[in-house]
Amino acid sequence: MMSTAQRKSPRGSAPTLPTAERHAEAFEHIRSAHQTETAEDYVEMIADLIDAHGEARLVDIAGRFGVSHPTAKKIIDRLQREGLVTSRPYRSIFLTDKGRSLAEYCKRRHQVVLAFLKALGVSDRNAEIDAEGIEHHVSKETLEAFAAFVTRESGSGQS
Amino acid sequence: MMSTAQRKSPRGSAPTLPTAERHAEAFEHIRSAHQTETAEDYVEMIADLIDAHGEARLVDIAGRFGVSHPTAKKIIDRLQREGLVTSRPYRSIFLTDKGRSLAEYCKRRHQVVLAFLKALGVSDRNAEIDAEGIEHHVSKETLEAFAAFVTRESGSGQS
DNA sequence: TGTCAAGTGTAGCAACGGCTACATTCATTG
DNA sequence: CAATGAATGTAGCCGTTGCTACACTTGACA
Ligand SMILES: [Mn+2]
Ligand SMILES: [Mn+2]
Ligand SMILES: [Mn+2]
Ligand SMILES: [Mn+2]
Repeated sequence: MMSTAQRKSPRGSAPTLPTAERHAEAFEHIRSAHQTETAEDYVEMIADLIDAHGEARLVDIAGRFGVSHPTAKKIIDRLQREGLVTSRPYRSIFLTDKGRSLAEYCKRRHQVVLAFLKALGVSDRNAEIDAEGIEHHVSKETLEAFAAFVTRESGSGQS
Repeated sequence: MMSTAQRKSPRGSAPTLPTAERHAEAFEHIRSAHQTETAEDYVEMIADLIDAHGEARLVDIAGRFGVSHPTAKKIIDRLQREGLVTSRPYRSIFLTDKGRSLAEYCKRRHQVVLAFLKALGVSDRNAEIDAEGIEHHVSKETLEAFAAFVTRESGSGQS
């Protein structure tokens, strides 16, 4: 109860505008997105691996992300603590129901963002790279706008 | 020199597809973006503050980001190590030439992304929040596609 | 059936970005 | 000019995500 009130600023520092709160809100979103995006990418990747060859091994997960296996291990351990995956020593990794449904949501979102960038005219290569980052910073409203654009373009589009 | 070659997989683990490298490349981009995005947001914010009231004080920077002042301090120290800002004890923070030019680039990029989301029909509030995250994950090609879309829409647009 | 390399586990290090608690400096103002 | 509170500095904690080095399991196959 002093953040919105104008500080008297005995020092030179300018009064804290409401600007500050508006900005701070956006950065809170960013920080929260960063906390969840690793989990999102991992469950999506695990689902892909299970889809592709029936199981998700630690070494393959690490390989896909381009990190060392201890790094992947620590993240898998955290996902297990959070109830997204199960894993037993020296066995492959499985998704819980919660993990699977998160993976499905992320996969759809990923595909919308990717299709959107391609529909905008971005090359496949850059679209793939950018989608991997953008997907985690897209609100429901923006995602719907992306989806609508894809539909519109491919509906009235070329060919 | 064994990553692209098909592993013989003495265990059950499936062969490492070229898929792995394609994906790993995208995630390398993400990790590198994460390393630079804090610096980008901070120099942009410092430039804004100097623009708005002539100087950038630590307390105002922390307030805009919604973090504690020791957190902001550590980041400012890192930016100084990296040659993006200068700061002396109990004084306000200044940008180096390098910092200023990074700030200008980031500001332009931020504005393009924001204008793009608004042009797509996203509400101001969500556009501001999403732009703050998306800006760091946009390739040159995608940024140009965004800019072209804004021009196109506002050229043939409503009003 | 044993061997042995691949896969997995674990220990320990670092940087980053959060925080709280407390010490210090500085400038307004009484 | 002294007091006082705001601003800044510092110490130390945490969790996350990187890494290397080394130990242990496992399963394919000789
Ligand atoms: Mn991603
Ligand atoms: Mn993804
Ligand atoms: Mn940003
Ligand atoms: Mn920005």
